[in-house]
Amino acid sequence: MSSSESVKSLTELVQQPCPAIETSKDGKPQESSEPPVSESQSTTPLPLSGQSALSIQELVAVSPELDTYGITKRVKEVLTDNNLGQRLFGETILGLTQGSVSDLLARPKPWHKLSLKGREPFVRMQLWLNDPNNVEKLMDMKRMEKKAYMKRRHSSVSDSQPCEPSSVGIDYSQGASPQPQHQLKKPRVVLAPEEKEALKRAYQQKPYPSPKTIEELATQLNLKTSTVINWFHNYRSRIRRELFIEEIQAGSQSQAGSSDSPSARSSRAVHSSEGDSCDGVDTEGPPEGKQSGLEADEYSNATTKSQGGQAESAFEVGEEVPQDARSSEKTESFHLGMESLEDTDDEGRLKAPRQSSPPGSQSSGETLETMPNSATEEDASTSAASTSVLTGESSFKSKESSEKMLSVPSTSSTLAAGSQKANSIQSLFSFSEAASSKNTRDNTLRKKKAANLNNIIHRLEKAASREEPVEWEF
DNA sequence: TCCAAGTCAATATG
DNA sequence: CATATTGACTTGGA
Repeated sequence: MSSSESVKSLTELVQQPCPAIETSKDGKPQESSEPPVSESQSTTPLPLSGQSALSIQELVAVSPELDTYGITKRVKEVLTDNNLGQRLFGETILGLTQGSVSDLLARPKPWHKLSLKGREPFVRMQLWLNDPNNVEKLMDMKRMEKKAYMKRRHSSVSDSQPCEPSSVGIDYSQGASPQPQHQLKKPRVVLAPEEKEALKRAYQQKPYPSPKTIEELATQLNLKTSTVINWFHNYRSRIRRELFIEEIQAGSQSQAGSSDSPSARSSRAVHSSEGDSCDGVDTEGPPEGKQSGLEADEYSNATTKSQGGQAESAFEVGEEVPQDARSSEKTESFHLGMESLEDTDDEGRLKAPRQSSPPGSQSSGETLETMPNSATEEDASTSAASTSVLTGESSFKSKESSEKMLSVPSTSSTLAAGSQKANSIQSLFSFSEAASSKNTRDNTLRKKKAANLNNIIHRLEKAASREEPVEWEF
């Protein structure tokens, strides 16, 4: 196998900020992203005759694999070093809102897992990094913005002519009638901590709940069905993302040093599936950990501790994940311990102080673990299902290995490769952070993996019914 | 239809 | 002020 690196030429493309032809179809006030200045002098390569420039999308299509993690890392550096905000950067360079930028920078997905659309921002970032005047331009924008802002408030002694007058004084005198006319603000649902906990618990038992289950959850939690559905979609996808970043970080530390030794072969064993912590290797068993009193872990949560029941509920995180066959039973109805909160009445404020353990209330404490089910009829046992689940195989696409080259620790910026045009992409992404990845093996990881496994299982089952040689890549 | 991926935009936090 | 989080919406695939 030889990996060819012919990508080089593409690189050059990536470096040119061409005036995009943007096909902005939306009528938003959106600005065209790139500033009109597309200098890009460079001695230009582009042997292509006639072609003017490629649109970003075309660029994305031909772009070689980029190191998303490295890119975001550099972007963050440049931004903070120069006091440039995400909002400005996002709106000006990427055409995204602040929240999206934050998310992207904090949790970049690996290139090969991104869709064409998802790659676009990374290509733009790379382009921006290659632009020698990037910072300067952004600074200018910032100044202009500020100026405009100042001017605005100055001119009008007391604010005025905002674009959107009106609609300010919301008189909600009689809140009862839902006026059909104007839709009000739409109050953005905010799930209470208990609700999230309950949902997470449900997720661990069933990442892909049936419509029926969803209904039940919605009813029990007193939420809209769509909210529950959305929550599951979001949660699944966010968990997946977490796994990606772990994958990236874990993968990066491989080589040490000096020798070039590109080999990576061993890696396969490592990150491949992982889904299993099986492997035996595992070391450290005892999860004690206990880092700080509170778990910050988002996506995991306490999880069930199974103490008693058979059912197998979810896997325990504390221990090694059983990799055998864990079946996903189909308990259709379980009920979380939330009854308490459904008092309804409309009132909704059940604020829960985090981790309060009011003496006496059965609810909270129990809620956490529990193996609910039972309760009423319906023996859940029923199906054992256990279809033999995969073995630990890991199918991986061998394909490109993506090994990074060693890196330069140089802190600063810029790389400037400036002078040379030689930049091959590789140089662009040159360093893959060597940064060290600490060990992240907390049980957090395990929990996530466990959840992911569940997810995988679900997909496998689904696929099983349709026979298809799917290529999974967990 | 369901799902995943990408975003937005309101809110939370710092 | 900035950045981080997150419910909901949009798109595109099957």
